[in-house]
Amino acid sequence: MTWWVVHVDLDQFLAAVEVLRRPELAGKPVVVGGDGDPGKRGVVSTASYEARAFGVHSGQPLRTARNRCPDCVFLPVDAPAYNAVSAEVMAVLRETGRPVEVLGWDEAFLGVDTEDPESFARGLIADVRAATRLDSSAGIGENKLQAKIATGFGKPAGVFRLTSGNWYDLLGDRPPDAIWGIGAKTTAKLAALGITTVRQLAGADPDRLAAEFGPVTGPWLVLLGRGRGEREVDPTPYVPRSHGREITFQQNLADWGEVRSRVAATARQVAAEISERIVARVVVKIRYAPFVTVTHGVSFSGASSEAAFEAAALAALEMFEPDGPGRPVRLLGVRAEFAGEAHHP
DNA sequence: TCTGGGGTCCTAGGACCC
DNA sequence: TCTGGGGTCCTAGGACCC
Repeated sequence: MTWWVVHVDLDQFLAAVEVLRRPELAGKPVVVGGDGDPGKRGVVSTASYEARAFGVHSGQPLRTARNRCPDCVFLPVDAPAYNAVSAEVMAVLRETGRPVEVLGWDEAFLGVDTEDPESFARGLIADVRAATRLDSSAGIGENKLQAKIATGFGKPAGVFRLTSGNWYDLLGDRPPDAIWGIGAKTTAKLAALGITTVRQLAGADPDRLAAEFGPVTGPWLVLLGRGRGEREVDPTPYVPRSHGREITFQQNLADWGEVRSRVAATARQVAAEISERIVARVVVKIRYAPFVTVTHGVSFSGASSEAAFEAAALAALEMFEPDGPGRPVRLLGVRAEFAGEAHHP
């Protein structure tokens, strides 16, 4: 028997959930993002395939999406609805009895010992569809990295196997950001070193990249280029390391007193949401116009009452005082970092 | 493309200690 | 006084992901 990692990813998840409960939207270009008003500040969370045909995609400002697709149907993000459907999907995956590692609302890894991972993957897709009427795709790999990237080749509603055997055929000539974990910044930095393809990254000297990216990240990038990754699927329940809230204002805040009262209110909300956890640190984030972000935090111990948490957030806000007041504030956030339970013993 | 909101993990630099 | 060399902890920022 051979150990395989299978990655399952629902197709256009948020849009698909919306179409399920509003069948009249089937076949229409649907965009889910922000509070559903494409005239406001916000970005696209998910665009249906019909909307993508207009050039609308995740992460795009809603106003841009509206310009590209004035006739798209714009809907607000309804997190409770997606949580509920996500739980159904994960329950279906767990019924296989295999380890399931949840990655987000609409993705999971499974580990399976089999000689026919395609049959297993097709079975998963069929089971998810039978239970939820949602389409998904699956990727098969020797590790999580390969499986995750394979799914992209399988979409929509397909299955694809990516292994060390076909890794370079499929990815060797692609830029480094084709790899999960490598983004635009790293790709640009690599290009400055003369590394513009996955094949070149795979052949790069780990010590040279260590000098550029740090002792852990440098060698890790080379391993990514070679398609190496974690093979173990971890089914233990997810324990958040932090919890926070942030708000982008429709109009920048100019009044520091207003900033202070919004920080206090947000802090109380966050405190109410984390009742049981032990908070080690409270961090306040301010994004000034135009898009300059600063954070300050304070250590936290003792009773995590809402009042104490609010006081800690306001103390962190005091650290902005030298240059904070007077600058227009675009976004504010408050985050609680939980006391760690020693990551790996 | 005037750039959300929820997170995670890594790095660099300073403080501090011996 | 022209000035060590580690180690560890804390903090802010950066990069990335969905």
